[in-house]
Amino acid sequence: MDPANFTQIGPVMWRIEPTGAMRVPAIIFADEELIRGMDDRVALQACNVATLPGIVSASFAMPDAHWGYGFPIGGVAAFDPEKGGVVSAGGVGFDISCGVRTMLTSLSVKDILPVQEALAESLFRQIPAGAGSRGKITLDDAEMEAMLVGGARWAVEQGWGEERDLERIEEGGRMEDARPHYVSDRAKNRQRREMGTLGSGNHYLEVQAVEQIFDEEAAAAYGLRPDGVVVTIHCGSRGLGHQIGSEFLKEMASTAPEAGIILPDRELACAPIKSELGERYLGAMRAGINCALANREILGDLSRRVFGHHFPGTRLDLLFDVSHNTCKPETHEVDGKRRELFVHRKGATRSLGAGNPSLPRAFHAVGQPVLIGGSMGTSSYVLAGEPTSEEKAFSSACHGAGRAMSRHAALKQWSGRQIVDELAARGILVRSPSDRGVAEEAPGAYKDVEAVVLAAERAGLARRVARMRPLICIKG
DNA sequence: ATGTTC
Repeated sequence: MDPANFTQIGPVMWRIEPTGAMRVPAIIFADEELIRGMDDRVALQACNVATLPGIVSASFAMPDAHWGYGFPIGGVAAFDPEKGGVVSAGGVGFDISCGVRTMLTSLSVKDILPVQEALAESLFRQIPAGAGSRGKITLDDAEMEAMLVGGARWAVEQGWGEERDLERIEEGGRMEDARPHYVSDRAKNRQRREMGTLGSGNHYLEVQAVEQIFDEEAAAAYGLRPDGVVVTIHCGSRGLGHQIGSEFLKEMASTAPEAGIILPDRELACAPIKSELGERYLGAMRAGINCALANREILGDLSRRVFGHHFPGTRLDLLFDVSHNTCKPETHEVDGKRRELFVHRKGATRSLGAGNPSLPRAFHAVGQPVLIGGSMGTSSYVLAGEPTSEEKAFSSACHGAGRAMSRHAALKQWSGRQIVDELAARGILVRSPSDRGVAEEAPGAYKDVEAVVLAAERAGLARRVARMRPLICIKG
């Protein structure tokens, strides 16, 4: 995109004034080079979101934003249910509650290196990865219902996790007001054997080394130390979330006209929050969130078992588990008034600053861990939420490096084998069932994660705490 | 993202 198309309103903040059907401005957080690297469709999609009924303040794009389905990935938008505000299936995305968790080990890099190869093989064997991957767990109807209501709490009750994990998961590990009876049988059937599986695309499990600390106080509060080893898992609600998204998108697209909603793009299909369809989607989507929370909890448990085998007595303590694709009711202050809004974050995370009452005690003084997944060959970051993120973007921040290149373009440029070999030469072991998937996820297909996190920091969304480099990557 | 076109 050409920065000349926008009004620069801060060092890393650009504004598009409302024109045509836009109800509010669009705001993009990025430096000039990130803007230049973004597809024109990022601004187009952010402007399309700004036309939706009941949108409050602005339609936002984070520094990692790229072209997505309807909403940009890296998009944030809040809607007021009392002002005709909508909920959009495309705005949440097909992978409902896709997210990241990072777990702390007491190990150092020198402990991993002698067993790196064996550990990679064990993780690859024990963590089902890839499209259509199935796990050892099969859920009957009653268990499905309990999982969709209970989320990670259900997983812990079943023995696939630890009680102490729950306070380190958004919503305490369980999204309230989930309505499994609004989830179709087809969605449930797709998920019956997919609990504890990684899936494909950008999903992964990584063993990472902490390489640099930027904020000593926050790093200490988070339990991150130089040369320490952490495990990060990125995945979502698998077939269930996808099926919910597909079904409601279709229904929302066909009923939007009768709800009086004019869609600039069919992919923005939505329904009023205060409507029968809106309520039904929200109930089903919350069940989808619980599926993702349970899935990540089980994957964490599988990881603990593998680490326990290689390093008897070692613990994996959950640092934090945060979702990237959600629509949640939240209280925000807008022009001095507190309002109950529904915030869509699509490829964006919550980023609560120090002092926020909904933070776990351990994070009260430093802010929420904001987990930034890089690409396979590059750094990942842990940031800390900044109080200024509230006024900037409804307490949100970026979620990853963000794609710079389409999957198709990446496939033309790289082979999976070549990427695996190149990374192995740099001490990064990649294991994946799909060469094609590895090529699509080539590090070169992503933006410069350093530039993305620096832009988020300069924008006052979150500040850098620690940088990690990958040692092992199990890629879906 | 996705039993990658029910």
